[in-house]
Amino acid sequence: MATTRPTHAFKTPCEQCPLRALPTFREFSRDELEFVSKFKRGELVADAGATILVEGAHSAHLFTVLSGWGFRYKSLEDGRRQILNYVMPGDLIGLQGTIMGEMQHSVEALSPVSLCVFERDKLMTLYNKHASLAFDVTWIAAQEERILDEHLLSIGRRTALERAAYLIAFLFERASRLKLFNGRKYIPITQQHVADTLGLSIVHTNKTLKKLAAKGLIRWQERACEVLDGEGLKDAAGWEGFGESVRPFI
Amino acid sequence: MATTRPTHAFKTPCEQCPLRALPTFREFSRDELEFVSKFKRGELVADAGATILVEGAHSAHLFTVLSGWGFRYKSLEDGRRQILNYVMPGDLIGLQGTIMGEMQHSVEALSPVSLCVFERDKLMTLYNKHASLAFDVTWIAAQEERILDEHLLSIGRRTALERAAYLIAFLFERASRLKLFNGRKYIPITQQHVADTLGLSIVHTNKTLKKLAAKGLIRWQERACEVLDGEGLKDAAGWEGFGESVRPFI
DNA sequence: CGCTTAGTTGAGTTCGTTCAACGACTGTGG
DNA sequence: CCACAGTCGTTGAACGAACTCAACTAAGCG
Repeated sequence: MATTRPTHAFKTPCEQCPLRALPTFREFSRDELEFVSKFKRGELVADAGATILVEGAHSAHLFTVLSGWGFRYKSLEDGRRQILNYVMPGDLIGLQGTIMGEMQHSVEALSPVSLCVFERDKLMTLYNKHASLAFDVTWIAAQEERILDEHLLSIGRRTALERAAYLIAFLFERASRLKLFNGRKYIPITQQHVADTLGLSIVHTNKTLKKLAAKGLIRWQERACEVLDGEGLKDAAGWEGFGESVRPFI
Repeated sequence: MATTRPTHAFKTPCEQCPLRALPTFREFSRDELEFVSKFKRGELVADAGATILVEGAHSAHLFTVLSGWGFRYKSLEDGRRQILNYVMPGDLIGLQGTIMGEMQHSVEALSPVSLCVFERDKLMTLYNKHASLAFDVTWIAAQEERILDEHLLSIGRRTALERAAYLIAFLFERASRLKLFNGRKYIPITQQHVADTLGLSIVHTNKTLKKLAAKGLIRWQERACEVLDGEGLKDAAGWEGFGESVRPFI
């Protein structure tokens, strides 16, 4: 059974956080690092398939993803599901619940996920004591907004083939920046996930992905999507990619 | 010609801001009010149809809508346009440009719009001196994210009829809270706007709206959508509406 | 008075859906 | 160890939703 559970066993010290080493993330001052370190309550591990946060919950926690892949989604009463975005290391989750009281979406793990846990109540002291970090939280929220804008454009106005290419190019670019690929470039999603992200049926998603495969852009293997030509996907989607920019994280 | 222009003639003092009187907005402390008042640079007026912000611009300003209706959108190279969300009084616009350097979407006025103008550079002092206001900015960003989530669910998974009903119910609910309707409940959009929001063609949008009209939920008149039955629209969309919640604004 | 914009309607086509059946693979219990 | 169920991916056929093309009305404006 897929579950989430706390790991008291091992707690990565923020000073040695593996994410900080990546060039995508901005440098922290000693002061900031110290605060974040105290802000952190513990760690949590979720199996692939486990639900990390549930729509409607009043979560007392705020998380940062340390490792693994997941996704955010919403559903209609009759079960139709829409994936809103994917979460990867460095992403903040549960902010909506923290700021507005109730989660309006759910979060599920795609692979084993480990998370840093922060105390919701202490967020206000972050705002009071560390304006620079408060600014970072806003930056992250604005960035998420930007991604949702792009997804909305994609679902609303791109064709099925363009949409599929955009989605995979998008995931590939994000994951590449985070150096998530060791050898082969596998994105750990099923075609059902792709369908629920693009707003298409599984059958048509399958046929669309086959077209991308026929063009030599991707290959579907071992329940994952292997990216063969990231640039080709961006071309097929008519997508520029995100600019450079160093991003903050908590 | 539709233009935007500064009005030095008349500057509404923040203390007498007509929006603060509305119950939707949270109360401000004397301190906060004083700061916002100094933060404000002036006012700007845009005609209906004028472009307020343009994709790709490095805007030096941040705005709050004082009155009027507008919308945010993105386009693909070949001209396909997607409306992302609508802006109404109390909404902050240009935050993306302020925080991340470059606007990734454009904003256009639907009706005459008046805006409060803030200096981009002073945003950091807001974070330094007024944590409560900084928190509000994040709140606003998180709220926008929430709305985009709902739109994504709508475009991705609702049928054309449900989507149309959702959109109008959504606009109606927001406008009602802001007491934007005096007599008749007119939403100042064309069917082209509806089409570009829902990701449909104009022809099909027209046929879909006719169905809503046949059900007695709306009426299309004088280049605007008159809402006849807001609750009926929510039912038709399978949409709950947003909860209560008092919102902040700058 | 013509020109433009917004809305309407019909006909034919394309894109995406549902239904259905099947193969490959995984995990589980007998 | 095998039988069986469950998930994932694949494919064909028939249907339906949404699109394009096209023609036309009504209103607003110079």
